[in-house]
Amino acid sequence: MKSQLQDLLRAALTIVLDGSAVPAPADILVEPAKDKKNGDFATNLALTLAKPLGKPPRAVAEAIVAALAQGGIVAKVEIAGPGFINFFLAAGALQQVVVDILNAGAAFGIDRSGSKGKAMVEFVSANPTGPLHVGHGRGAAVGDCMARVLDAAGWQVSKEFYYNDAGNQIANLGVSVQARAKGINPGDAGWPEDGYRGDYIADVATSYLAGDTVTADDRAVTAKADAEDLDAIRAFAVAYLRREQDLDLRAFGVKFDVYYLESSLYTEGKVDSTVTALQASGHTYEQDDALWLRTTDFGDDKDRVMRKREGGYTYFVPDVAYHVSKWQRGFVRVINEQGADHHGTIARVRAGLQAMAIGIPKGWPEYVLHQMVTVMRAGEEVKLSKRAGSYVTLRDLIDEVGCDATRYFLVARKSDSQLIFDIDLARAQTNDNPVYYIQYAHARVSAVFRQLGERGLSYDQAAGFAALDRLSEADAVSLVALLGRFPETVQASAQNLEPHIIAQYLRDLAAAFHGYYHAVPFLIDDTSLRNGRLALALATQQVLKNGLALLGVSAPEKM
RNA sequence: GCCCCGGUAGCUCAGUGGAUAGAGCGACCGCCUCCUAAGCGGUAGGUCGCAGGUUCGAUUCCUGCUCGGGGCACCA
Repeated sequence: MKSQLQDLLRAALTIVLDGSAVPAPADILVEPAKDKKNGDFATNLALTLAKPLGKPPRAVAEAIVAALAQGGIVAKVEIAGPGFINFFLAAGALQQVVVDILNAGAAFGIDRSGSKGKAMVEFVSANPTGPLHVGHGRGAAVGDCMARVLDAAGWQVSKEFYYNDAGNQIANLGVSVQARAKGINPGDAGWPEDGYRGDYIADVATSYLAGDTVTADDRAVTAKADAEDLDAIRAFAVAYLRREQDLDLRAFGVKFDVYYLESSLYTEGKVDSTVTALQASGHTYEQDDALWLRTTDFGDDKDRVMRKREGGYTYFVPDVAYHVSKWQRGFVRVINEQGADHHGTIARVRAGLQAMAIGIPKGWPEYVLHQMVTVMRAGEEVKLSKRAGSYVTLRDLIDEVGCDATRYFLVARKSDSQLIFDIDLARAQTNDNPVYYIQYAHARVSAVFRQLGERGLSYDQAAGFAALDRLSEADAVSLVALLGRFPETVQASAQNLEPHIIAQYLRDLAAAFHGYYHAVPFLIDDTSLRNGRLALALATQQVLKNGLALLGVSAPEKM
């Protein structure tokens, strides 16, 4: 609809601008009018062209309108205010979207062609040193929705989880579990400094001593049950905690295509080859017995150490090697979803990749950073979890408010803003709760169709399509207009990496449907009108379903 | 000190270079002999943090300030 109007305007512009030196704008802004008085769509085109043309905006608008092709979907054009051009669509023009929706079904607004190329979303990437907390949950929800939205917008998407299975934190995990296995508890003499204190460490130790076998990421690890073998303890603890995280993610409806191990970067020589390439690039130097990368050549605020004085690489080197791998695997678009506390790493990773000089664009990879989550219950901040100690786990939330509500709440806000997660609101099974509100709209359509059957009536889609121009009530028109915006909403969400606008859209769509439901009865004697209204209801249900799928939230038939 | 994010209704948050800034919650007033009231309608509630600048037009873009959060390791 919008693009049809843009085409009309573009055609008109070739006439208006003929003979002038002013180029036609690349993009013509056409927006749905906020107020019905101003028609269905409006453009500010004349206002933007007034200055370059040196004419008053209203005169430009008049020239454009005079050049517009007559007829078609446009019934009336008006010039308003300082020079807005308002379009009033022909009766029934807007309603045609119902036909498109019901013909396309699950494919409406969704482009699964993958024609835009290979994209990767890396998210969660928690180190296996403990249970996932709310922050990881936000990352999981945002990352997973982003992957779904990109997939729906024509990208070929791979979801990846990167984890550190070596390094200091894992060493610390090993000694913490070992201490527990020897009966040493936090606070006791001999408890490792900075050891992980949560109760889950004791669970790992118990399982290790019992000789359990755990399977994680397609690898099975059997405990040696020997409290002296630190290597065995470490390997078991990593597998154990990875499995725990995986169970949580699965309960959250999140699955990954690839688990990438930091250790593999070393064993496969990727770290060494990256270091060699960086040295060859001429951007490295030795100082104070350490090897440095001159990341300041590429906009970082200070140079970074690659190889420490006492040997061994800093974390940043495998990070660069990892991203080289992503590039070499052919991902034209890579999105890293992380907590905002990691923002400092962005400049140096990009700098490292630029230094490689292997054709990686400057802004690659892209980052989506989410701000902190605060969990509230009964007006108080919730800080403690029995299992993990000092933070609220994702599992706590799923158990308490359910997967659907947790996902929705974590994704419904811009990731840029700090989020207050209100457990009481998320638990509420009332209209207070936007999740149920949207799901209820979907279930309501099913209820109408169940009633239709019980009354011995049937639905005739062809008759419904024929009656679409009779759906002229204000509530029907605003509902139909919203339905038509679903495809562009999906595209905008993917383009800007903003899954929250899908959540926002669905809330609006549900509201429009509930309004229509109350304003107009479906099961009426007028067969033609009944079929028309049912077609609209069915189309709404389809779009709700398509949209909820992008959020990973279920679309129940009955509530 | 430097870097990133935010400051919009009592609360939680959307939104936009334009025509009267929105939603939900909370408050108040209505609506079930009628397709699920997990719903609908209405009222009240705003100096869009402050000050400059750019613009025909700024809550939106720019600069400074201010408040809040996060980050500034030869840790990951």
